[in-house]
Amino acid sequence: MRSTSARRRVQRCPGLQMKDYIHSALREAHARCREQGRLSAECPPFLVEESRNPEHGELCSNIALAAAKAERKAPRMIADALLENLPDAGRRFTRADVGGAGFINFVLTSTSWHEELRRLLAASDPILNTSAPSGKRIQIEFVSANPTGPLNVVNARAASLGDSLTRILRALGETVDREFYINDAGHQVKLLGASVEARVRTLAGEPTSVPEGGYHGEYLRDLAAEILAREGHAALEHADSVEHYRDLAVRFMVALHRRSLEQLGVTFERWFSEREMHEDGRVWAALERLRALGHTYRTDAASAEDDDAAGEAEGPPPPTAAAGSAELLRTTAFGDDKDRVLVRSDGRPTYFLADIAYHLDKLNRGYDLLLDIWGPDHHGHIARMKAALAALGKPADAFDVLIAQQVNLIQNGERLKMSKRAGKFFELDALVGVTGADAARFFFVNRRFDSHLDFDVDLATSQTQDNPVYYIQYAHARIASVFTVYEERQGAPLALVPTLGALEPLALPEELGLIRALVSYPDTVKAAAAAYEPHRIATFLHELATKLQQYYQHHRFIVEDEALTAARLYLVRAVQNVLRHGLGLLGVSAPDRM
RNA sequence: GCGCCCAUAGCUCAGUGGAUAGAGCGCAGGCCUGCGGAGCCUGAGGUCGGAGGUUCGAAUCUUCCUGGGCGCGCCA
Repeated sequence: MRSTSARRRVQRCPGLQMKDYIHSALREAHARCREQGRLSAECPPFLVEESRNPEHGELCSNIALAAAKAERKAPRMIADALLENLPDAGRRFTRADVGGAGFINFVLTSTSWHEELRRLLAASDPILNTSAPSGKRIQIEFVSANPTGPLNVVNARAASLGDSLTRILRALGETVDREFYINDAGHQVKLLGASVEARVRTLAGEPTSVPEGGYHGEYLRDLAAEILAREGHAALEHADSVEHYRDLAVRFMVALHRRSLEQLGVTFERWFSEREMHEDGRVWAALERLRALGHTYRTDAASAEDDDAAGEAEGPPPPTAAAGSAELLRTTAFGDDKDRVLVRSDGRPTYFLADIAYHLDKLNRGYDLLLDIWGPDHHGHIARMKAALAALGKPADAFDVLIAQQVNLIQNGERLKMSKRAGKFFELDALVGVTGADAARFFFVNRRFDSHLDFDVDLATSQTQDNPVYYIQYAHARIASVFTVYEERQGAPLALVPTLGALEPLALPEELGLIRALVSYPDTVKAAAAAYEPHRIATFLHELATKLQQYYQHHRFIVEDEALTAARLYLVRAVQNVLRHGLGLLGVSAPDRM
């Protein structure tokens, strides 16, 4: 299968980034110290990062602390030795000194920050493609809800997470496809078909009750009316009526899901049918693979009472089926705490076997990394799925599961209870209808996915400063508005890329602080990608918007001094670019006007 | 009983082994003739659930305990 994610072409940034510059200067200093015999061990891995506390300079490194153990020397002594040997060919920093436990702190020249800003503005993309993509083909499977009812808020959370991860990974040059697994085989969808049939018959004047355990939702009434209108009484004459209605119902429900997800701005490269896998033999093929590898075994024949369910399996029967005995996979040999059934004693495959076949199918399609997002009620399945793939000889790092935890809805400061009355609110459509897609997307990825989420519906709906998504969007719109004013007065837009000299007037702490924040953006995105945590971007954007608002509050951008005006506008344009880019990674719009 | 997730300010939550643990809301007090006040500033508020361990250094890693959520089917 082809990748639909076109590898983004990103302009490589000219010049060396400051952190890289300091990193290599420190490595050089380390090498010199070794030549002088002041240090003996290999250079350890170390970090160069932003200082949190302004008293600790602008950037800092833990190299001396990292080296302390191997050198058996106090970190401060090592730091002093490194400082004496620290090169600065580019004259990029004005101060480098040792603080605290042995950190080396750096204060950069303003010009260094101006360079950074110019590099940002010159690049076509704020990520700058500084990281090397893994080259892996990645597939993220999420939502994959049963087609028996409407999507709910947990599905919405999983959708927001999966889609944002896709956008983040793609922004870093990775190849990613999104997939939705449709559970259109088995008992539940058959029951769905029977429920629809009962509705159609009732509407046609043949009162029929919905079967035991069937589905009663309003949405099925709509479908039944549609079927009757289209097929008339012929609808009642089908020989395989349950299958007929099942197929119609599944198609209807999948379309409903697709529409709900599109409303949230989430689309998939592929919708994968479980039933097709049963029908064309891929499920039994997976079983045969496991058999051939010697990882399956049979239980003793079961009692005769199970027999009445036999023969209901979809697709061809299992090869060499042994009537009356179940077939299990020895998952305990691969870290599971219990062996798991693959084929029931009546000959039907379990959901687990189909799932194994599905994951095998994904790997056969050429994916190197499968990322599944599951609900909290499925975490018990991780061990068995990993065991199954290990049994098939697949590498352990080819499959990972993220558990998106439950969602509590908060309204009027109180937790909404799941009930018939409130139930509607737990549906994706109802929630998004109230909050809008932007707020929903932002709130769903504003927290770590593995914590329970308290979703404050009132806050998400409010158009005030308290609502973080509006606060961030507002910062973006405000910048757009500044440019409108500037262009009206100036009669011409600002040139696209400034000269270094044009940024010279930027000297305020707020200004250099904003540049520092912008420079750290690519690291934030990389960290979010590595940990599969989009919420890091949400946090970053809120901090950046805050810095912008503070700057705006205290300083006018458009002033008498034309050179100063231009410099400030270049700065806020870079801020605007990063805000727009970051919001885009979360699937949230960046409006120019609100 | 076993397994997974969680526990950080009054509330909701950030915090890739680093320095004095941060933000928003709430609370107390201040700031508006301006490019969008849908804003900004100051302050109070913490034994990072508890106890050991590893480490030069632990909210972060590890063990145990406590409390909360979820899961332990030949259901999906």
